[in-house]
Amino acid sequence: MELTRRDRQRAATVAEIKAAARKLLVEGGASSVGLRAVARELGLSAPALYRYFGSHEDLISALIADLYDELTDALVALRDGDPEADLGDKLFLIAGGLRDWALAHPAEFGLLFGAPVPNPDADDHELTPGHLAAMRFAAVFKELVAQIYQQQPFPHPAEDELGPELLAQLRRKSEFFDGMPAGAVYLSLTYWTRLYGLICMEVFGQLHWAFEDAGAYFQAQLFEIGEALGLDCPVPD
Amino acid sequence: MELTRRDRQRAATVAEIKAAARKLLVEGGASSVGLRAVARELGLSAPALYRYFGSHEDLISALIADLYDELTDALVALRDGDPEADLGDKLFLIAGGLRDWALAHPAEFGLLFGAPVPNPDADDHELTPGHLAAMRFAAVFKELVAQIYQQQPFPHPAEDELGPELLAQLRRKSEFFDGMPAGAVYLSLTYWTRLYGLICMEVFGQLHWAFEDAGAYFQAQLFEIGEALGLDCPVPD
DNA sequence: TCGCCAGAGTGAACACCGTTAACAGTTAAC
DNA sequence: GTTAACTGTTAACGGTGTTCACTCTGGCGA
Repeated sequence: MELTRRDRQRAATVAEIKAAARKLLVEGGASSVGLRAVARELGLSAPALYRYFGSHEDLISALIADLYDELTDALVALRDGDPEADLGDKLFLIAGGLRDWALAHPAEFGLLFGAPVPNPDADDHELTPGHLAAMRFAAVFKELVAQIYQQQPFPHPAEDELGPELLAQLRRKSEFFDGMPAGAVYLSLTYWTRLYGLICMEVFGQLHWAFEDAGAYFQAQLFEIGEALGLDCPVPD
Repeated sequence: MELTRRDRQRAATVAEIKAAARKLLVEGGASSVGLRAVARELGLSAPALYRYFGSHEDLISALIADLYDELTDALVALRDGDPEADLGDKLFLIAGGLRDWALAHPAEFGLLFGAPVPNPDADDHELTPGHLAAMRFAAVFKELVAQIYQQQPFPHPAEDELGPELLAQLRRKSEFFDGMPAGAVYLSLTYWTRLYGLICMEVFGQLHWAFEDAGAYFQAQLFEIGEALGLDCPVPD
């Protein structure tokens, strides 16, 4: 018990600030969540927020981390919700869940996945909480794909089909994918790449010149990339 | 000859302004290209720019249109550069060219493709010059795919494999694709979706946790999606 | 219980931003 | 040659993130 009364008050205020920031984000997009606007939202002066966050960017980073955690929790709940579902069903579930969350929270999704990610391998790398939360999020998909492969290895390209340079980079990621062979890692990354690209395009409006409702297209694509992982069609509604 | 001296001066100034805006864009990202900063760049006061652009947003829109045109010109030059190349080669050429341009001009690419596109079907639709330039850009890919199909129709999903809702939306886009059948339209959109998503992910850094150099992965994916259009592997270097 | 100090909050100020208004000089047109 | 349009200016308004100096108060150790 090291939580003094003031610590609890402080934590509550931090939560209030992030809640206000999110409200502004939802209502007016990323550009609307300003330091002064947040302060105004809870009847404080702008400099007061500097007691809780070092800068405006820090506030946004904390909000991003929170949103990643919320999204991750939602997907985990979806994954563990139906005990009847097999691993393939679970993958379809969370893929659709990711799309649903993105469409239901476009502003939040834009904040998480729309902004360019600074290269952490560069010399100025500092692992923000947002990076860590993003890794927890990505791990949900990674673990599921790895489990699927472990349970029923899907056919994958042979190593000599991949080309030496690609092969070397895939091998380096093999242990991250629980020791899957390079060809299987390639298919896993293809799955993620296509799913991510598809959802980003839909949410960011890059698809509504072609589809007024991209849901059917999404399902078809999901089935396509699921097939590559040896999964059956889920529910062709 | 209705170009008075002042008209030419004015056009030159407009070009200067956009050049300065682009310089700032390249040097410091989208957030660095401000009205005052642009004015400072060419020794003007900020309100002077309002003689040439109605607002800051108008300036950005004009810059976007210019960049689309530049990109389109580059791809067209690539397409028409090698008279020996067949249509398939040309498609690989401009796909790689798009990636190269994106990697060489990440800030410009982010401005063109990173920002959410407002739905033009909504009631507040106003066709900006940027929209028109984007359509000219997209037409380069569309025409090439349509020509490829016309020359050598690639195998495509039958209509009953697509599902009724997806089929209806694809049919509506058939005439835009020079009367291609729905299944072929589906494959064309898949091509574009995957290419676009892939490049966005690489440029926006969403891929460098997996690949330090995504070039080999890009080539492999490009071959994959080219195969679906009945094309041979270009140059497996 | 007293004293003290860290924590929380304030208003003023700085430098920037997009934008508007009122004004002056130049240039083209009638 | 007069006039009107065009191009530019400075001043100002309201907005932003941020820092500084200041006050007040709650919780801790002596």
